[in-house]
Amino acid sequence: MKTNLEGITNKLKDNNIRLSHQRLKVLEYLDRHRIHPTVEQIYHGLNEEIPTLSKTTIYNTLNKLIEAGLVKVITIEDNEARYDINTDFHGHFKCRTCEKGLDGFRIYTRDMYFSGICPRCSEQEKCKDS
Amino acid sequence: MKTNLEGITNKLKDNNIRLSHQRLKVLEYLDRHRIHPTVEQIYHGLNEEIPTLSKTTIYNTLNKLIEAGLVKVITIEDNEARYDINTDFHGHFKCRTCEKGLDGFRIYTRDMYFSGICPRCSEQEKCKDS
DNA sequence: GTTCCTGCAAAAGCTTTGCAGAAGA
DNA sequence: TCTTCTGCAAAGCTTTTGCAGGAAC
Repeated sequence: MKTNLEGITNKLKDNNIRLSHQRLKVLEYLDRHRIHPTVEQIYHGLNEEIPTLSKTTIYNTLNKLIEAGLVKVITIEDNEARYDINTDFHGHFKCRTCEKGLDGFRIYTRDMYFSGICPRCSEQEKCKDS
Repeated sequence: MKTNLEGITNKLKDNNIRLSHQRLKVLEYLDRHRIHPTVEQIYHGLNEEIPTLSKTTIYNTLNKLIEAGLVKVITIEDNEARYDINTDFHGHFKCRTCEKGLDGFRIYTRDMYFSGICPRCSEQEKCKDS
């Protein structure tokens, strides 16, 4: 379950993303707080350590990481993006009452989301390649 | 697959939601366009028929319907809510290239979302009942 | 007649953009 | 040195709120 931060910094280099102090701290935060934090949560969580850190930088960093495939964005309900450093296949559970939770749920709604390439675009891609 | 609109209007009555012209048209739109439309899409789709319809009313209507459990909200990516009249369990597929699609996907990301009641809240509920 | 709904205008909240100075390579 | 990053201020979007007139029951 633990992500190798060293591995991540290597991936940054591979993607030509410069390793700044701010970016490392955002990554560390995501690694230590596996609760799909919002930008607001990251901002407040890092505020003590880096009082000058701006939300713009957090947004910039997260968007860079998403682009590189190192972070996933989740925006179920609340029109507020949540960020997840774990890009493996896993489920997301949310309690309707306390808004937290993990196991032993009484399930009311179930949603599955798949993203990929549809047959038509797949076909066009093939034509382009050959 | 076809939802009974008469059944829906009955459900509105059951939930003490008044049946206005605007609400019926929004419901009809959702029933006829099973593509998880955005507020923008509903707005433009109904603009010709009801030029005076405001987005506020669409938001009000959708929130009432969500509250009554007749419509589900989906907000994967794009920070823009999408609305679904089909509240049964079903998957959502999205093509990364053309943004459409259904079957024959090459899957890149998979996400499952469950909402319900966690054990602690479940326990507290039991105590309240007895 | 009472209650709830509509829709305009304005506000609120999340996210992006422009840009000048700073930092990384 | 050259490129990229940071962070402030402002703008852009979606969504919500306040409220007066109107419609539903």
